This record gives sequence, structure tokens and C-alpha cells, in this order.
Amino acid sequence: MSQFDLQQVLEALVDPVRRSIVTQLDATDEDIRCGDFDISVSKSTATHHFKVLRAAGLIRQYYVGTSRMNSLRRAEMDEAFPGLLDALTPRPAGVR
Amino acid sequence: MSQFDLQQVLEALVDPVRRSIVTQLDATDEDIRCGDFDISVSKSTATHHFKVLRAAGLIRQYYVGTSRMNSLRRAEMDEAFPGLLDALTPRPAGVR
DNA sequence: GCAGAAGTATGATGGCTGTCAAACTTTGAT
DNA sequence: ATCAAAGTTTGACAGCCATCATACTTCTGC
Repeated sequence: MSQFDLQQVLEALVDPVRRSIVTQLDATDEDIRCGDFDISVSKSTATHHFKVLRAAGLIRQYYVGTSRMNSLRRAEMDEAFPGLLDALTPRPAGVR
Repeated sequence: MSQFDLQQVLEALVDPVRRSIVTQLDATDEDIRCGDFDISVSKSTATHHFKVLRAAGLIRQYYVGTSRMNSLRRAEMDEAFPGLLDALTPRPAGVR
């Protein structure tokens, strides 16, 4: 039933670029346009990373005009793998 | 100071064989001989996996005669990356 | 309509890594 | 002394994956 596969989620999160995307999403609680992430890869590579994150269930995507918005599926992940995202998304010191 | 690198730890844990090794160690609280793990790879491949786990700081190894024992560095990992091993080592339902 | 902006799709490529077999080392038991 | 057990080392190989450039699609605004 889990719908989410730990192996797939880990393979998604092991890449630094993808983990950075997740971290940036987690830091704002706001959805972020594909082009607005602070990542240093080409557009086509970015598209690939978003696809991997989406396939693993980590993000959800929807269009707004010509832009594509990205939303972190925090609740679903926390239910499927409690503590995982907490362990992987760095927080500023003293915040909990 | 951290001595432990999250990227390296994740790269170690993303492999199913290595994660299985960690899980088996975590399940017993006893050290396990290299040859006594339930893994289905050749001896040389096993050696490789143990090396990766050791380099990442996940396990410690010591010799007993001709055997090599493996010990999970739970405490160190919990301090360096709180919640990570808990999220990745499956427990029988209802155990916490 | 047209130009530009935002992503996607398609190959191609290079590097990394998990895998194994074979040869070797070392330890313990007979 | 010998032999077997337990790991390690080395080298080779195959498959995967992150990356990019290029071409394409689709919206928006003028």
C-alpha cells in the first residue's frame, strides 16, 4: 500500500543537487518555480532531477502559465518514512 | 569537526546490500562476523561493501583470529545525524 | 501574428560503481 | 608441517546515471 518505495526515495535523495532542491523547498513552505532554484546545472539536467524527485514521490508539480511550480510532499513523506526528511534537511542552528 | 560526512553516509546507505548489513547489525546489538551476514554477493564484493561502510564511519571492524567482526557505530551516527538510522532501519511493527 | 521565456525531449558521452573470478595472505586446527 | 577457513587484493567488465547541447513545444505579452 505504501505507494512510496524507500529505495527509490533514497536514490533520489543521494544526489546533492536533488537534496538541495528538497532542502530549498523545505526551507520556505512555499512552492518554487523550476527556474528559481539555486542549483548550478543546465536546464535539461534540472528537468531530469525534477523528474526523479517526482517519480519518487518527493515533490508534486503543477503548471502556472509557462512556469512549473514544485511543491514538497512533506506530509506524505513524513507518514511513509518518519524522521527521514528531518534527518536530511539541515535547519539553522537552534531551530526545532 | 563532524568527522562524518552526510554525503558519504548516504552514498553508503543507498546500496541495498549495505543497508541490509546495517539493518542486520542494528537488529541484534551483537557484532557479526563478515561471513555470517545474510547477503547474496561474492566474498570479494562483500569485502568492498564493508570497506565502504567503514570509510563512511557506519561500522567498526576488528579481528578475532581469522574472522573479522563488524560493529555498528550507532551512538556516533545518532549524534552526527539524529534520526537517520532510525528512519532507515526497519523495526518489527509495534516496537519503539 | 511574433518574439521571447520556461521547460521538455532526445541523444550522446564520461565517469563511477557494483559485481565477479582468481590469486594471495594469514590464522587456526590436525 | 599441512591444510582448510576467512578475508583481502587486484584486475576486468557491464550497466547505470549525471551532465550537456541542441532542437522542440507551449504559453504570454506586445
